[in-house]
Amino acid sequence: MLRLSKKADYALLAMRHLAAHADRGAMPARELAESYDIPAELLAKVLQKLVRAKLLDSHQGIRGGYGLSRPAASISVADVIQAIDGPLTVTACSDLDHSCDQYAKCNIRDPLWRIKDRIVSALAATSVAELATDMAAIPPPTGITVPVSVVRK
Amino acid sequence: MLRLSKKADYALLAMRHLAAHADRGAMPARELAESYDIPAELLAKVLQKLVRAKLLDSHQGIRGGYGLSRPAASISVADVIQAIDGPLTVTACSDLDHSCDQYAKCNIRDPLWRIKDRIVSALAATSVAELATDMAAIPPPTGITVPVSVVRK
DNA sequence: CTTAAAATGGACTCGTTCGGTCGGATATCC
DNA sequence: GGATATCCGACCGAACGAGTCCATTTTAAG
Repeated sequence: MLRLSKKADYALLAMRHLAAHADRGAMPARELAESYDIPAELLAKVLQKLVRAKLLDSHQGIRGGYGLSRPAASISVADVIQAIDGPLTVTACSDLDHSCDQYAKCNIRDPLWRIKDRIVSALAATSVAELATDMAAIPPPTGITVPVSVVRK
Repeated sequence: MLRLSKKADYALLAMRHLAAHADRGAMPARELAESYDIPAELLAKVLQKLVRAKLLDSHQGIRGGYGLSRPAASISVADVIQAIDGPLTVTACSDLDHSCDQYAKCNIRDPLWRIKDRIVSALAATSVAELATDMAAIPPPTGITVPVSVVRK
């Protein structure tokens, strides 16, 4: 299914929200959670991970909260997902981790890794800023949508 | 983490194997399972799904087994994965299925769906035949260029 | 200085899903 | 008719993800 985790969803939602309301100061987790009906405690954990990944700045205390650590345009969807779920892997094994019963006899590793790289590219090509502005496509110059063409930046 | 299921792995392994040995006749599940140390019963179920998805032909009886239903070049990795895990979705919700607590307030749906389409394209761009020949890059079909470099390491 | 509002962090529960198993039915060839 | 296959549904157990609870620390406000 290749579905992304709910935590990653929440992270993207939050990042988008913070990007859209960057003008206002720090935004508390509570407020974020209420905006999207997300369990506050859980969102808090997600936000903490984003802080540790340097994507957010936090500031505690009575009027504390979270804010983007850098311009939304410089943060990609891939950054956010990897901050939450760790390095993005399509296969159980990776360059480093050979822990898979079939590793020795596996012959589809390389092509799958290439596919993984293309997925990462797709995720890296969309920035949080684009999530915020959204509202329908940035139309791909050529008419057709098929290939993974990345023209941006 | 966007990892694909083990069943999907097994399916791809099997498809590749069948593509590589298409010359020989029907290949029993048992033989396939032993080749890759996959639990036979489990692989059997995977193969059955592939049959139902019309990607394989099966033939029971004493010299029965499985074989590709059409040329390996015409079967994509996306076909195989979707046959096993169902329609590929990155988000909990889809065009049809709005079952997600945040659906109403969700504002990242559209961009994520676009990303999903690009992932599907990436999976659709690789055929089972390419898995079988593999051994480093197959130059992308004429015209379209794969944008982001896959060169690494 | 006190207090309240916030982030931080760990440990824990709970439910679902996934990987895997079992048993039996059906088809085909010798 | 028997051996070897696919086929199919039901089942189980462990792992993982989502969510909860609680205790601590930090910081601004009053």
